[in-house]
Amino acid sequence: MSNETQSSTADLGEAAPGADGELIRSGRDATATRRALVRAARRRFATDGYRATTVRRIASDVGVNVALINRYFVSKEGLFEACMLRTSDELETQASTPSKSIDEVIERLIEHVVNAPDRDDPLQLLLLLRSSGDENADLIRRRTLEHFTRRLAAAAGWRPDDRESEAILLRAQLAIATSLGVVMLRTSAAVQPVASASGDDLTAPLRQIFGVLLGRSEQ
Amino acid sequence: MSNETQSSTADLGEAAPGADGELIRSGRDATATRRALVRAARRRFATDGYRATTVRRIASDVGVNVALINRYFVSKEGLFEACMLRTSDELETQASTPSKSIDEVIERLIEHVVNAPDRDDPLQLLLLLRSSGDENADLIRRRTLEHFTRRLAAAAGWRPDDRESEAILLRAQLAIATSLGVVMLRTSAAVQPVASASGDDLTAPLRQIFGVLLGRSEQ
DNA sequence: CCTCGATGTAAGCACTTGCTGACTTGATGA
DNA sequence: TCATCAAGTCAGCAAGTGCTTACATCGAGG
Repeated sequence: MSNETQSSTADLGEAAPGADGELIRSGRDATATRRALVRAARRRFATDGYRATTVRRIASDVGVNVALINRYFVSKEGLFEACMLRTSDELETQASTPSKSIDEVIERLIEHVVNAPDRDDPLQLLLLLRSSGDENADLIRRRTLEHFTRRLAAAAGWRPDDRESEAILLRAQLAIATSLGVVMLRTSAAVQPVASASGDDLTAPLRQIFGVLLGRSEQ
Repeated sequence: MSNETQSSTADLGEAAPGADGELIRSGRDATATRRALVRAARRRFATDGYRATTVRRIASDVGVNVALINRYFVSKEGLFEACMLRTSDELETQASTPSKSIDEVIERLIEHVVNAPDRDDPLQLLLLLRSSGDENADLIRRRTLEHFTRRLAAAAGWRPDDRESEAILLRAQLAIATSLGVVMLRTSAAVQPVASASGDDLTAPLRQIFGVLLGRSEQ
């Protein structure tokens, strides 16, 4: 019901959005179409799942011929893997400021969850739940999730090779599981009242959960 | 890797398991095959999703011809709807003891989550996240989840038409979202360390979360 | 024994899906 | 101007999918 077969080549418009304005937009920019394909694919894969997403649909989203997917990414699985890699990279750089307090990290995670249905990026988390059956992509997916877990756990006081703090790792993953569950219920499942809840309503309970799990403010 | 193309007609064996022992098992028992098909389908749908599940696969799981699916359930969507209905019924009767304390309800939910990867029934929760695109089945799915939410919320003190306790409803759904997230991470995503965590390790943090969310012991 | 309805099977149709190879189109430089 | 090559299109194949139709087989009643 949301976006159907329109949009044509529109998505290509913001390729090389003006970084230094050399390539104005010739309509024939390989890297731009590649990026547009990944963007469209990621959205589809995240919301509809791997199998339910067709390459024809992705191509039509971008307004480009299907054959380009095979030209640029070899196969549907190749495109999926590219999506995984890109998502992995983005999550990496987003969380690349290591010296954050646990409170800041929690606030960021909450914002991520709350904004998921509206913005594009937070759907990355959803994508990390999807599996294609491809070994490679699945490895990337799991590694990214585990990396994400360790980052969160580290902010909560977990240190590698410390048997005492091992439980923190598990708790961090429970926090991520909670986030994933909420995002799923809000986007895919469309279940009331979570789906229609305002961000403000969600923030308080989420803060409580994450606080309990990750020991907000030295608790 | 778990169950492949074997099993043949084995699943039919436990049809009419001995309720009153009239129909011994003729090998040609319509209701038994129907039940076996629903059981196999539910497992496939829950773990692999709707689109990735093929009717041929389900039929082969049971050891029966594909055409029977269309004979008994009209279509793949019909079979999916039957799965939803059955799951809805089971969750209904499981929680049909209304006068439970919130602590008991929480313990049950925890047990549900912890046992999900091993047993059959807890995967029902996972199934409730899957969508087929069929209007009817989707309605059942959402209604069941919302019903489940209200039950949990009611145990936590929520009363209909009470604006004050409206937040409890949201918190109950957050608890369900958490459960769903954990089950997903443990079964589908296979992410460490949650996937390999023992039930005991999970119980304590989960109890904490649900306690904070649902006000365990009059908090 | 034979008929008849119910249970199950085999073959295949119509359609989708991922993918391919040959082709066209546009930009660029000698 | 035009040869060249990358960027993109087109038609179609092979496999897979849901589903249907015609047929086989079993159990029971006349």
